[in-house]
Amino acid sequence: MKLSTKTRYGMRAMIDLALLHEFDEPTTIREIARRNRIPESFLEQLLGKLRKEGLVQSIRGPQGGYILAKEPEEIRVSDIINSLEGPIRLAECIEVPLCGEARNCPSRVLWTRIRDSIDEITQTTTLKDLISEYGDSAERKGICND
Amino acid sequence: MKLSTKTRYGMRAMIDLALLHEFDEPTTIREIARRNRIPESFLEQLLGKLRKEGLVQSIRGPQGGYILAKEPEEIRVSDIINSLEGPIRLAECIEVPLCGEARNCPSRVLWTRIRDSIDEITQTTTLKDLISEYGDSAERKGICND
DNA sequence: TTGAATCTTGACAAAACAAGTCGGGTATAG
DNA sequence: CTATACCCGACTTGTTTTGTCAAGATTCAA
Repeated sequence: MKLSTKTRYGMRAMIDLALLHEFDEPTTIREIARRNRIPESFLEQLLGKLRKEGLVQSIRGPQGGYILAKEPEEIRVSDIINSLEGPIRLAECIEVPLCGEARNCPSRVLWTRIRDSIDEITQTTTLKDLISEYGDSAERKGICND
Repeated sequence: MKLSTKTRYGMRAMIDLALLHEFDEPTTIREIARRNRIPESFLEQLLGKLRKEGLVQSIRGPQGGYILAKEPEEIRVSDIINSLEGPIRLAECIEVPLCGEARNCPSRVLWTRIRDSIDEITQTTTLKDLISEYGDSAERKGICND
């Protein structure tokens, strides 16, 4: 069970935008891609999805780029994940029960419990939370792929 | 983010064995496969891994088959998942930090929190827990793929 | 008005992975 | 000895993920 790079890249890009949010001017795809070591044309796709979900706003033309469409505290991690890869579906039968009367089939209970605990975290954590825990951006040096 | 069928099938097979555990006689791959709608030769692979991790025991020859190698309360869900697809690695950098000084890189904190919460569940839930919550096996009728 | 910067879109390609199959082994009860 | 059952690794197939590309649309500024 692992995260797709879509999600990892997308989260990095969103955090990047959140850190720049106070300056209130757009950043280009190229810059985001360079800073976060994401292939430019791949990032393009991800930002497209994030825009369609209303999480980022794009500005075309020279001096254009992307900015967050809302305040960091209004963007939940679950919003980002949902935009990029749809809702988490650990197993079919949690979402679309085929099970008939076996309403407590043992594994289903388990998968549900796991999914709920993931949801709990992603739905209560916002971009704001992530960047404030992070501390001031002067510390931002190392190389991380996630 | 979804579970592989390896994990879903494997869990079903283990629950199956746990339900039969009281009878104390082996069940064949073929029977487990039929009862749980798992391709026989695929299940073979899974049971091989589970055996190598000491979760099930195999008995060769006629009247042979598989039984749990321990009591259901001694087998944790995390043991099963680990045998079948290795430890959960949401993101590289949680396990093998490359991040240098960026020790609190924002997404890493998040992924770690999610992983820990999954671990908490899988490490504290045993096969016993799953089958007792399940109630008596007379109710076991519906068709579920997970 | 023109051109450069920038986002937009969809089609495509390559690589990785998951799921499933198969054939030929080995052990063992009867 | 033979039928039953596990054992193991190689192989195939299909899907998903990851990434690339080219042509188009919008906007700023000279």
